Amino acid sequence: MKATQTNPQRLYALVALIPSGQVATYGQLASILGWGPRLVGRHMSHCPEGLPWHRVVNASGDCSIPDGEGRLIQRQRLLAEGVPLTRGGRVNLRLALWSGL
DNA sequence: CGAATGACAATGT
DNA sequence: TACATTGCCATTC
Repeated sequence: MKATQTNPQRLYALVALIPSGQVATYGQLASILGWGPRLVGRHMSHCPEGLPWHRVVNASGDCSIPDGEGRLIQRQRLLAEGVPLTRGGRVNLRLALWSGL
């Protein structure tokens, strides 16, 4: 049964491959999976635990997650991994964007 | 089945 | 840089 191609498992595996100190954008992951950018965000909003979701940011290099604890956690974790953040908690995609490899 | 929604992106102003 | 508009695909009402 083919059900749907929106196999979140593939997205989760990809996110788990993001090396420490680097980040990926939703569009980047979406492009690799061939999905619409909204699909990535949809699955990421319900991602399982143990997944480095904090390494995933939007094309602006900002955290797309809603205001709250997660927002602070993401910023703290990225800094702890050596990801350069600019003022406002924005990520320097120029220096930390995952090449995907 | 149609309209609305969502952790987005690209483009124009 | 910030805001507005349009396109994207699946889920929900």
